[in-house]
Amino acid sequence: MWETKTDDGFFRTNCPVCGNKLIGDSEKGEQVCPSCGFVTTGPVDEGPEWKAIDLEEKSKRVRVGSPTTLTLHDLGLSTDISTEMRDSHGKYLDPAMRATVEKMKKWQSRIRTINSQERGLSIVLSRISEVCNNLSLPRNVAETAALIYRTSVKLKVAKSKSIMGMTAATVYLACRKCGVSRTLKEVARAAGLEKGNVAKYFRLILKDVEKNYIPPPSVEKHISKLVNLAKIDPRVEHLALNVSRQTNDSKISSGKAPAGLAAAYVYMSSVMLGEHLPQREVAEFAEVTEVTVRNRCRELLDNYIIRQKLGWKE
DNA sequence: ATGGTTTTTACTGCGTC
DNA sequence: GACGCGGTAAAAACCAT
Repeated sequence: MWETKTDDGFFRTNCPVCGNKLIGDSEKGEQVCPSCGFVTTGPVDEGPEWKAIDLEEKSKRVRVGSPTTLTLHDLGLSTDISTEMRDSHGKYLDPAMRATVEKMKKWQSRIRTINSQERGLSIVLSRISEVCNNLSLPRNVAETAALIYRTSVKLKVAKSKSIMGMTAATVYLACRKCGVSRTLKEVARAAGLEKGNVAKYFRLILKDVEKNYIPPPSVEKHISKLVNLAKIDPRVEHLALNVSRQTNDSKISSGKAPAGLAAAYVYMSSVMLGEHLPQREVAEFAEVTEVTVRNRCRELLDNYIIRQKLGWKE
């Protein structure tokens, strides 16, 4: 039972079999039902992972950015001035004091209108945090997403745009900027949106906010992610990365979905190392079809002679 | 909108356990 | 027979123009 997400893209908190609350094992990232033994692999510990064993983990560990959090819109401070014109002892205020208090109230209401803009900001920022948690993304991605959103507000790009659309698009862009491999599809799913919808907002932001092009995650990132997700032997990852570096030909990769290529490398490496994962499984985790995996494998074998000490057909 | 490219869907056949 | 694998044709999705 690998699939941990429900149809709407969120992780379960209750057992789908008997309905009891799942107990998390933060070490393995699994959740277990105490009464029926149902096991799922949802993210339990959202904190930073300090065991860096591959590319993705390494990039997650990068600590950059400002020390204060950008994902909170203010410090949570707000005070109201009473409508009753009395002082703290209950005595009525004299006319002069009354006038100054009136002035203060006026100012506060002006400030309040700024707060209503801020309120919109805070909603999106909390959504960003939610979506990042759903995707078990590191803190710096959420911070980056928050920064992107703040600047798009400043540039009036976020004006009258769907909250979730902007959220998903900023998170996706943040992933690309931080070098964390998450597909548009995955982000859209976590936000409960259609892929095409998110793409629209993403293009918008790319056009007006983040003008320099950020390349999508490399095949190597995809390999790392795939190995991580499917809990494959790190040796397979090592070999897959090796082979991919030696064959990263434009002939092989141009126009091809990097996830499919990554799946092919991982599959081939697993065969070479005697692990022999089923195509089906690799394809599933890479979110491509077996056909695509096969096609990439065939192209690789047509163009390269891939050898391994332990013996592999040529 | 369109046309070319890639991916998916659906199906078939083969060998093995 | 079920399973994993390899292939193909056609539909669907994607992308640049």
